[in-house]
Amino acid sequence: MSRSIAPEPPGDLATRSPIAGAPPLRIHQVAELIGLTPRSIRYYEEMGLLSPSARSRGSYRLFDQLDIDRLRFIKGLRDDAGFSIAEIGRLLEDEAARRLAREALASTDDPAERHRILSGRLSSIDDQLAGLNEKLARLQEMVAELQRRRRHVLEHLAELAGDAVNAGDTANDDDAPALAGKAHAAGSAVAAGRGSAR
Amino acid sequence: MSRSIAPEPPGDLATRSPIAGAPPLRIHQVAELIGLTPRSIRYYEEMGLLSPSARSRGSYRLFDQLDIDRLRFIKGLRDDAGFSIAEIGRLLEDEAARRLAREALASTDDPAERHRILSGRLSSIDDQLAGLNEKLARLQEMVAELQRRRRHVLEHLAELAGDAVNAGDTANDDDAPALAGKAHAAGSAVAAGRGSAR
DNA sequence: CAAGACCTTTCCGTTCACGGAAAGGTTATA
DNA sequence: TATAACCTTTCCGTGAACGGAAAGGTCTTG
Repeated sequence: MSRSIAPEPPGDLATRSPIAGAPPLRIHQVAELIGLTPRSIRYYEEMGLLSPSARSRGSYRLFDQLDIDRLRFIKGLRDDAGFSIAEIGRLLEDEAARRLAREALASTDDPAERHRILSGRLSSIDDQLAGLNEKLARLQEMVAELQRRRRHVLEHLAELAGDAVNAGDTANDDDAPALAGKAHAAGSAVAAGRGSAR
Repeated sequence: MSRSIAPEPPGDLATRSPIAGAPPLRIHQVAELIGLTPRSIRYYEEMGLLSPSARSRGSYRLFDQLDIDRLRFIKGLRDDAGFSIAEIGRLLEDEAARRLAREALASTDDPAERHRILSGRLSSIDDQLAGLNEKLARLQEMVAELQRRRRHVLEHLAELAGDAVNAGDTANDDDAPALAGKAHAAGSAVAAGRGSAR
């Protein structure tokens, strides 16, 4: 990381400067900022998850704040929620569809039409919520299980500390149900580098 | 699905029957039961996520309840939490390590040793919790955002229903901040089949 | 204006997580 | 015992998500 973050952002502003809120960044800068590679960003664009935002005269990609937010969102969905790029694409499309619906809504007064549009948005949202809630529930279950064990271990430690002062024990075997079934000795093909996930 | 679920589980019980709690299943049966393919199950075994449990005389894989639980767990982690097979492998290894630690704990009375073991278990658990909680937080954030929007839409609908009886409106444009940045018209390379995820 | 650091597209390579065919063995049933 | 329906291993193929080199263009600084 770091080398000097490049000489200076190019003062191109060819297309139209966004009131100079912040100069647009080039792909490498964005990549470093967010924690992606330029290659990934180009790939996401190729897959339709981003629009080119803007290009300099020399056709360099230029990213504004909204592009960056969008990329952060994509990375979050990928890393934290484990969505595939295609799934993220669908989520973003649904997003866009709802945005369109919002505009359509603003341009009609017909109650029936308005109702139709709102119902569509509702079920789109509900679909996404259903999917997310499933993941969420599973994850919460796992966290709860781990927390139970954590408490269990802490109790043991407390008990141990008490014994140190006290002496005399009740050497009880312990329990704790396994998260998955059975233990197995295999494992190794997968054991390699703890550390960088993915 | 379904064709007759095969003639009958083979009454092999070569190695040792588990008190006949339930007859072990063959790979196809397990696959159908859990919603995996035989190929995936063999792959997971190859990657060290399962031990062969048992084999019939003809070297058919036989799966008992604990194997099935383990496979369910693996599938849950894969589908719901979005973990890679390697990550799941690591989780299961940590699991196994803690199991060993529990046994080691039962076989020593040395308080220092016991403390060392328990501390190890604790930090292993904490590591996993940290990772999971990160995912969890992100997911909760998304769910919360979607729920806010859902409420928003519901309010609109209620308002609409009110107007139907009432007539006379305040035609307010609406807001709602975007989940990700900007809208873009592209999208298509990714648009294909809503439905079967993965 | 020359150098250096970045950028572009194109294309081929790689890893993961399997899918699927081939060649052959096993098990329950008719 | 013969057949059907499983199973085995081995190996090659595939789609997703990039990595990386090649060949060339662009921007900024000295």
